[in-house]
Amino acid sequence: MAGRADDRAAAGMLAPPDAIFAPVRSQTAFEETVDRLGTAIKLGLLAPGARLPAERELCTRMGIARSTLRQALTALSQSGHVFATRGRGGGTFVSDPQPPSNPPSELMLTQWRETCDQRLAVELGVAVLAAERAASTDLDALDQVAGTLENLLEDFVAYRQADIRLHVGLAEATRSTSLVRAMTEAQGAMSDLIAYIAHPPQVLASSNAQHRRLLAAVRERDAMRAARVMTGHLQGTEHILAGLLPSG
Amino acid sequence: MAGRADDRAAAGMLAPPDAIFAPVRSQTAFEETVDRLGTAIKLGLLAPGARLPAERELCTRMGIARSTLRQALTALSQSGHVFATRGRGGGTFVSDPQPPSNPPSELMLTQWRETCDQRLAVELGVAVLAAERAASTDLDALDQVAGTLENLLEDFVAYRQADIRLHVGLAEATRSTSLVRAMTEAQGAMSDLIAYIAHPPQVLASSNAQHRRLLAAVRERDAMRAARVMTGHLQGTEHILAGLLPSG
DNA sequence: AATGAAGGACGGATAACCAAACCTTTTCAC
DNA sequence: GTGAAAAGGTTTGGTTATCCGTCCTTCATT
Repeated sequence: MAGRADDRAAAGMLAPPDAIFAPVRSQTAFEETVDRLGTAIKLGLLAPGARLPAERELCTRMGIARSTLRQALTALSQSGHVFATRGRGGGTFVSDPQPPSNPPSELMLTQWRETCDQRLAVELGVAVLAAERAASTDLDALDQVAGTLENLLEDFVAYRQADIRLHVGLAEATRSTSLVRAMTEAQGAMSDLIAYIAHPPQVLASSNAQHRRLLAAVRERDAMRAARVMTGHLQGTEHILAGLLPSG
Repeated sequence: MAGRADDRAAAGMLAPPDAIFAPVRSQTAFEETVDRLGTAIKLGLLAPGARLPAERELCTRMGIARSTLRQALTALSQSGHVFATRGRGGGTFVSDPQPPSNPPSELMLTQWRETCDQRLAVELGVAVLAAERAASTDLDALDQVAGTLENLLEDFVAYRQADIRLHVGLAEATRSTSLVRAMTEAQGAMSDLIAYIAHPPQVLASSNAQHRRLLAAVRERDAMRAARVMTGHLQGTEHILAGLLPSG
């Protein structure tokens, strides 16, 4: 008689994916908040000196209790990412000299490939959808950012921040808030890795050329060309990482 | 004197994305578990009659306490998705006649565009990476699933399940567990929508042709062709939805 | 000097989660 | 048959996250 496995084969089925039973990682509200704000700050999406919304407003916006938000802000304050001033006209501000970023964790180094895969998916989706939907004014702003990038070949920290603005900006042009969030998450996960590899000016120059071609393709609504350029753009980084990190 | 906004403009910066302060939705471990297992069952990744791992093993694998897992299993049992038998040789099994799926929620209907966007990103990433990495044996298995699909033009429920196997199987071929998870999530989010739109056999036939072309492109390691075919494949669904749902 | 807007601090209530032990049912091996 | 083993089912107690509300402190503006 036919066993269960045979039935599956007959129906053209494959074994159930292990991913179903993989660990559930329930981040607490506190952790998620620290992560969200911390990433935004490290990526420069919240610039040094910028003021966060008032606590009483922010906790409603983020759907958490004020005490929980304050735990997160305290953590970010103790790590030197923000500081708070009291009294009227006060608030919580992004610190001006940002604390040095941590070296990539053990876990990052073993799972870097997955991180890149995730990023590839988000960036490809963004490229295609931006080509469908980006408004002309969006692209004007992004062209300006691309222009800024041309002058930053010698300052990698500044370059990287503007680069992030460009990629996140493109995500915003898709008008999909979930893609914006996915993009910031992906960039946040990448940035510890990227910060620790060399980026000589000539690599950045070639990166800039790709940015230009990407924006041109998006402007001409050529989704597939945008996807092709984006793939090449990301593969550059990935090849460098592949040379430096365990093959995982 | 120059204000803060001017400084941002001068640096080629854009306003901070609203997504940073969007609500954090910390799913509890219980909710996430119900979601994970329930989705896998609804998608047919866990076939009717299939046995789940024993509770004591499963809770370790998923990194939760047994009592929490049992809450989830109780919920799934009460909703008719699984049933349990006691004693040695017993266990928790997927019910054979699955309960009817719920109609798409209010929220789904207003945010369906975001759902499609998310899916597009995942599927594009999967298509490109599968073209890079899929093993020949993976593709043989997927070809077989595609073959099964040819015979299911008249039975949409069965068709949809095999379709899901194909897409998830392609994700597995990328060897990226996070993409597999993202794919199952995306398919889960889509399925309530897809179940409620008409799929005449001729639409399914054209879908099959796209599957064949997709697999062929992947086999020839032509990432961009795979991406192009995939985009077209998904746009079919999206256009139908756009005609039926609020423009969101 | 008064007001109002901001951060800061405390205490109790609730629910989620965990850990560990124990009970009950059923099958398999001897 | 009988007992061991493997499964689900139950109970209890403790820890922690989160929420809610209240009050305090600071300080620029009026």
